[in-house]
Amino acid sequence: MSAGPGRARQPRRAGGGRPPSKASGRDRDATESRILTAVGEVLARDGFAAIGVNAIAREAGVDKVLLYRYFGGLPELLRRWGASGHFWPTADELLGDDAAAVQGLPVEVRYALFFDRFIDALRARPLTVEILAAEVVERNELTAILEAEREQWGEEVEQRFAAEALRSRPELRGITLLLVAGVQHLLVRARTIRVFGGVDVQSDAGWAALKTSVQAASRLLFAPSGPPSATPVMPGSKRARQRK
Amino acid sequence: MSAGPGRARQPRRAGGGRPPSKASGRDRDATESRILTAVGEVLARDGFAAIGVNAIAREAGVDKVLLYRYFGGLPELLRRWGASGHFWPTADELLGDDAAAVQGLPVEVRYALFFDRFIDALRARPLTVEILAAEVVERNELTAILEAEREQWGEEVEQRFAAEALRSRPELRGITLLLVAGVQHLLVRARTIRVFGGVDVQSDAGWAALKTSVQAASRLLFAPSGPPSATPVMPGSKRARQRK
DNA sequence: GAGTCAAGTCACTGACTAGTGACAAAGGGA
DNA sequence: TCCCTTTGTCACTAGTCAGTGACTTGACTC
Repeated sequence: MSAGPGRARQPRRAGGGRPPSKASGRDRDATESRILTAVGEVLARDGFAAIGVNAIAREAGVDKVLLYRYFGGLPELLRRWGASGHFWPTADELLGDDAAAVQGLPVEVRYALFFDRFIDALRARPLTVEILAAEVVERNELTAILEAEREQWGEEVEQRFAAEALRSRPELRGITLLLVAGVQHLLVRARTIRVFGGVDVQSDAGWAALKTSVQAASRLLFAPSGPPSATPVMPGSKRARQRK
Repeated sequence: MSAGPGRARQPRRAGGGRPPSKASGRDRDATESRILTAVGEVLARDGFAAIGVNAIAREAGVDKVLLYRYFGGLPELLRRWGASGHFWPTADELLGDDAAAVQGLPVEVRYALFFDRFIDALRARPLTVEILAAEVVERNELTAILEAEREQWGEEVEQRFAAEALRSRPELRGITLLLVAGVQHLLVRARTIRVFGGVDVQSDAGWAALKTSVQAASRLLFAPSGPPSATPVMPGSKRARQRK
């Protein structure tokens, strides 16, 4: 399906002279963006299983043949859609406005803070959660893209939040991974169930309890075994680029 | 779909007089069990998305009309199938033969031991993992049954493994939940991806690393804040059993 | 042997899917 | 004005799905 019909992108209204204008139909750019928008809407409303050429075309109010003409097919369309949105919170977003202050926090506080903001960020992105769920059942161009993006994201976040935390306690890498995976799992499950292990994963209160637990654990995990005070952490190490 | 055709179960070869015998086809019991078996086979081979009347009937080498006659339809068939197998490791299985010895272990050892055996038990049940994955995308009679079963299982296991662990550190309930969810997530993801956060989730080595990390964390979480020594490792006898 | 009922087979409907070929209309360039 | 490209519409093929009606065949009972 490499050089399918309609894939070769036409000159597209040369230059920037004419305004796209025209609401009288007959506007490729507008149609394309309607199609791209429809992808997200179908996905959010009906889930990944419902994603198909017909459903998207119907949602966009467009003939499906245009979908083939402009995108060559569903895979390419999904790829374009996936590349257009930011589905993962950036490290900067997680750090917040006070990035410098965060860097100066004690390890155990910063570690817990990461999970705190990670949870909030994902809870605010239902579409991302939907995609996480979709990745569970099938692997396609879209999910492959997002997986790569996420692995990269993981490395960056680890650098910014937990670099020396994991350097001081490398044996806790696995736990961190399990916790991140656990958050994702609970988010995904929360789409269909309310209670997981006795915790209401659909309510703010349930998640607040989980966050509190993470804070407590973080304190225990990173507390110095010696004197229970003074947790000297040296921010801004250079070994940032080390992992891959 | 309550009283569909074929649902009313016929007298079924009254009493126990005649042996079912007959390999010449024409044996309802045999056909039913072939259909039930086929459910698991299709599920294991092609995943939940492929589960359908046609696929199951094809796999069983049976006309699909029998599926309607004997089970009334797909939902009821899945329900019957789900009720027929044990998809979750029992608490006894996790405790192993030496249940009494496990009960006598220090909290932090027993806590890690639970995850150790939990991981092994689920890794040995690909069908269960497949169902876990299916639950992510859809909720039906089958998944509802298994969810209820699992919640109950969770309570029992908590009693047997971590009752006083969580009593001594109730704030760690959330962490435990997240870890359990994390294990499930990684298992489910391992069906399609190889690496999650830098760990090879398809290899024994990757899981061994995760287990080690859980052990280390368990020691930190449950260690008495006083003397940092006296951290007994798992008894040697257990070690043999633990890796598959 | 006749009657009866269940087991199993066949053929079909209707709805949905992905994908394609042919056509009508808008609009710009010559 | 004519032509040609592009946008959009329509109708169709081919395949899969769930579900059903009507049939044949086997086996047991009377």
